[in-house]
Amino acid sequence: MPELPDVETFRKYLNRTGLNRKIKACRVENKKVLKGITPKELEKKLKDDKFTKTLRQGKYLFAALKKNGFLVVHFGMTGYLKYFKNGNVLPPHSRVVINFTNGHSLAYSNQRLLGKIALVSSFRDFIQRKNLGPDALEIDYPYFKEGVKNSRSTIKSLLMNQEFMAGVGNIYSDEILYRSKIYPGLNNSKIGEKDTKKIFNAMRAVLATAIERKADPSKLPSAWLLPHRNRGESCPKCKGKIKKKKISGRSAYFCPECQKKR
DNA sequence: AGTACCACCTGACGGC
DNA sequence: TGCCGTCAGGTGGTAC
Repeated sequence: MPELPDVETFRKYLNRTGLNRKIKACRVENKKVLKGITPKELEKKLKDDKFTKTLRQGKYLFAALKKNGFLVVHFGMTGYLKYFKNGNVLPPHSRVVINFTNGHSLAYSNQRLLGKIALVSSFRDFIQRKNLGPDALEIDYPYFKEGVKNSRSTIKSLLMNQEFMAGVGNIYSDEILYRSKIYPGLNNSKIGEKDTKKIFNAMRAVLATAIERKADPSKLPSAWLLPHRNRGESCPKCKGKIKKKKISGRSAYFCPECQKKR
């Protein structure tokens, strides 16, 4: 479920498992996840190098290499990292596997192959090329307020707009709006100062809490929408039925009682 | 500018 | 049981 909190959790996981260890070998199991590099090239570049630090912006993870720039990792809808002991069976849907000299390996798993792995010399250039906005946890309130003011889309669409700010996706945008008691299809031109502030605060709180709980759905507060984000389930607050509706092309879940259209 | 629709992929699920 | 349509947390392109 790779949105900002998930990717931040992967970043910390990579820090614990893969940093400052010599890479013995790399093997590409499915080249569809590679962007702008061939399996041979990637395998050659990673061999004998090591990761020195990690960075994240939005849903992109960057792992700095000592010699060869940055490994860029994007998780799509089904990607994750798994550290395992050599000799064990590969994690399911392993697409790229990195062996360290300590007898362990790190797998990039991705069932649906929608994620991407690349190698770039500058992560700033990469971000610029992608037109990626500042990270959702890095922006300040004036920036957010200005964005709402200048936008004529729905609030859900703005929250998920990676050029405006990076990191919030379909699930967490729903959570942020549920906690703000705002209807996801509300047009930004109808959102006043008070609600703008409420949404901004909810965004920070939701992302911070989710990171704290390692983005594990079973550990998220039961008062949140996320554990009940299914058709037919009840709102934890008013016990009304959660509704599903397509908004700006994505399935939005919300409580019609708590999030009135106004 | 914003939205709708399609594409990229695999796999789970419900209806018949 | 088996087949089929639909849906899923990602991005990116095209057409209105």
